[in-house]
Amino acid sequence: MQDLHTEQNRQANIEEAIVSGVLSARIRPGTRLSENQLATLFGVSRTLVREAMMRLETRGIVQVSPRRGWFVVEPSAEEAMTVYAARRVIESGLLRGMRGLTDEGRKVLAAHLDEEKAAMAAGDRRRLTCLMGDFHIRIAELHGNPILVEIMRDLTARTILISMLYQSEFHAAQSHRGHCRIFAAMAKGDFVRAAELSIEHLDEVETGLDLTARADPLSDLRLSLSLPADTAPKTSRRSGARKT
Amino acid sequence: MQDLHTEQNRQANIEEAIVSGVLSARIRPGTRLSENQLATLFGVSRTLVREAMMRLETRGIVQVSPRRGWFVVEPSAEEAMTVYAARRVIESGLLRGMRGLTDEGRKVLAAHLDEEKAAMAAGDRRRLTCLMGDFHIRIAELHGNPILVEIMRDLTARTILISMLYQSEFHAAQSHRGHCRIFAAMAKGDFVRAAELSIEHLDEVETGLDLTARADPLSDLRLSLSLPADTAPKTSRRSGARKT
DNA sequence: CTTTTCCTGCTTGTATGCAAGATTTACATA
DNA sequence: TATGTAAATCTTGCATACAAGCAGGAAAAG
Repeated sequence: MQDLHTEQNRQANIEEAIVSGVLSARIRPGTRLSENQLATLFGVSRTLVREAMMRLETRGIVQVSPRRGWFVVEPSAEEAMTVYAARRVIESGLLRGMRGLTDEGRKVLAAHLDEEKAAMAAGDRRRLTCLMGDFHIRIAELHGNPILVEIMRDLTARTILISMLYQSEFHAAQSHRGHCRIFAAMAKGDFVRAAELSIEHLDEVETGLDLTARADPLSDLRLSLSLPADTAPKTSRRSGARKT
Repeated sequence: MQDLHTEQNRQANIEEAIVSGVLSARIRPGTRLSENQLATLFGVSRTLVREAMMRLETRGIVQVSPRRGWFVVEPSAEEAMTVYAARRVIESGLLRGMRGLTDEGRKVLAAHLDEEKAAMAAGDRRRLTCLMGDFHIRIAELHGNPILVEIMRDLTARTILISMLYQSEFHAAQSHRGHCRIFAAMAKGDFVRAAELSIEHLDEVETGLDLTARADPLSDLRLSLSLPADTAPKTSRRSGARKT
């Protein structure tokens, strides 16, 4: 996380630094990404920053508001559902298409689940968020298809942003149990069941979101001032949350 | 294809012009894409061209060879198999997850299959290539998930490049029959069957490829000189499908 | 005739400069 | 005090300039 600009492949480093920041829940949705600041931070000119932003934009992780700035995406409720739907399709297809589980793969998953348990015991929510996403990337890696791994990584990044926006309370235990069930089915070689479980799991997680929370961009402010939900004065300027 | 640079959104136009060129099989794999040429062609500076190339690179459609140039990707045999595997996962997941087929959807697909038949009758291979890919994009569109549509579009682009490299003879009739079978299952509401059929279909198409053809980049040359397959002198440079 | 070396032209890589729009601040005014 | 307006200050958008590396050919050497 420190020597990310090692004079070599600097643009790719900017890109990956931001992705990893999102994947580890260190960068919040709506965060402003100033070209100038990133440029000085990485010791390069705006050009390289710009190119990294372009790439991240096609990956659905950042967004540009013309002449205003670059921002980490803040998925709407609708987009959130789209992301989960896409994940259901891909992950169930992934699991159902699996032939078998190697010993190596079994070890990797078991170790991962242990990590989840440890993080849960430690109550490290950020680490948990990260791990919960990683589980699904691991499965894609097990499948051995680099294209699907890339797709899953980007979808996971968006999922984490979604959970930061809409997840009021963290049902970590429930998610962990879901992962364990999927792993158990895989270990038994029952990939059809594993696929079904993955769909159920994603449904559970999606249901756990409060997708009405951010529908009103003033909700946090209103909440923190304990105002009623209905009286919406025409306060002109936008609150902190960006939206295109 | 002509008024693609209408003074507005010029960078997106460059990107989409190239994607649509690939999707319609008008741009061959390995085609060189000179920043300067594209810049003058679209009446912009290299900067915008470059940004479009960056985006296309993350979409897996072009590739840069450092200080040598940008080229439309030439998927290796291994990459080709990866693309087909990814498509099997996504498309089967897509179909299996479908609830039902609207009358609208039924019409769209039926019309598409008619187009395929017409193109087959006319013997228009380029149009057929395009249509065969489009069928799968249509299915994704029917599912209504924009993320999956985007993914499928990019995978289809790569698939078309693959078929231009490795498809010695075009089993159009076979593919068409496959599409018809998938549609029939969907029309009956049997999406599980449709998913199975899509996997079979993709298997068939992949089997129809000659994935050893381009494994050796000199194969065409060797073949046309009727040299034995084994004596491989270390001639370095790529076979060079250049295009200006 | 073959091999090596150098040189010229062409490619991308990166930084920088300027223009144009958006936002905020300052300020005059009712 | 509230409010509308203008200027100052940010931001990105795009073009251009120059650096650096690769490729191919010409010329020199063997």
